[in-house]
Amino acid sequence: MMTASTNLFERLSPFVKLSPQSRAKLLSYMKKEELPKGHVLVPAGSICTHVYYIERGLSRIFYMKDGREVIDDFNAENEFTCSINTWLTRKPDNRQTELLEPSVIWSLPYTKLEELYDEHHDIERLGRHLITLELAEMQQRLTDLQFTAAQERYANFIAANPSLLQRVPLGMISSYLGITQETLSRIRARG
Amino acid sequence: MMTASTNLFERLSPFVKLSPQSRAKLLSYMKKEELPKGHVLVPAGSICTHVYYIERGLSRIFYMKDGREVIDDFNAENEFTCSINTWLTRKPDNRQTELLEPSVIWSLPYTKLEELYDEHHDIERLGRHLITLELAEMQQRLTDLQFTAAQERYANFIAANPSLLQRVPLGMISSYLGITQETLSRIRARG
DNA sequence: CGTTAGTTTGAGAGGACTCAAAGTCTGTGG
DNA sequence: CCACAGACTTTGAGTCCTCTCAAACTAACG
Repeated sequence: MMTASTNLFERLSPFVKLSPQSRAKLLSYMKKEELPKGHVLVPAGSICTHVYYIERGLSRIFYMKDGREVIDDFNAENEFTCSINTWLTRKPDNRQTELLEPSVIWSLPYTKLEELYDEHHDIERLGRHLITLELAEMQQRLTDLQFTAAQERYANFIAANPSLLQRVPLGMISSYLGITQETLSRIRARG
Repeated sequence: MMTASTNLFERLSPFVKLSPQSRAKLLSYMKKEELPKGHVLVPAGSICTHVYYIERGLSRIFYMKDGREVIDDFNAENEFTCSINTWLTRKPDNRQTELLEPSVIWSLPYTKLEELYDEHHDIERLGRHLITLELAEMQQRLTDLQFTAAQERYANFIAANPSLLQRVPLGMISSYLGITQETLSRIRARG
């Protein structure tokens, strides 16, 4: 029973082992929902009010740039999702978070998390560690974008996320990789 | 008196107002040094043991990539410096942090910061906020690198850091901007 | 005044882009 | 079961930006 929350804490445990009280309080604030494909978790131009944990399904974070979609990130099972920028800065952001598949989502309101941060030092620490992880990943993406050829970026992406190749149209993958759909197509033709 | 520490807390205050006890404890662990140009704060391939606050001077963080220097960041007066990656992950990193000018540096050992995190919830919170800020900046750099033309990146850099144009050779600025020295030179010739 | 670090200029190549058009898949209604 | 619409993917042609390698110029300093 409670498989999802078990997964949640397993995912968090490498960083900080929460006290039973903290775990209980955190869980008590989280709400589980089944949501359809296309559901918008965080609309473009809004301030993110919840953070989401994906028990099952897939989401993407994207924004419009000169009339085209630019995909910042995909998130799948046992990952968190939300537009990290508006979440952290509490300012509106044009990134939109939405579901690419029917999903089972656990949500936690920002106001409740603030409360948890105040009351539970260990949860604040966990928050710090999670952001740290995010930062390290982003630094990796930055150097990848600068120095790794598009062909290799694609190969790495597929190796790291084999299932997404089936679950996501290529146009979205190319956008995530920072190249055009046409270029990705040619890369695949060569490879 | 204690101008630097005043500046330090002024810089931190937008994020978290530390209690007097936390401030005192934090300061008691920090050590001020005058260090010469070229001094290496964090050698390449090591694990960062201290974080540094620059009272006066200038540092850079860089690594070698295919026999060339790649500059990740500059840090000047009233900024922190250290290779964020090794600092956060506690793993060796090939980024080196060193001084580009004779500088006045305040250092804080990682072990002491851990202690401060444990004992003072408000310092842990401050740490979380500072990383958050770093993350937001890195996300901006990522989208800049992807969508902003080199010419505009240069213009923005100069607008944001006018003094660095005088203090840093152009080759380092081009490296920071993710372009070659030749390209930067041509951009300047056009502009 | 010569050496070295820093900067500019030149020529040519290659990767990725854009716009345009042609295939290919897939699910739904006839 | 087929045909077609709409979404997705590939292919083609031409352009532009930045890169590399090489060489010349400039400035600063002992």
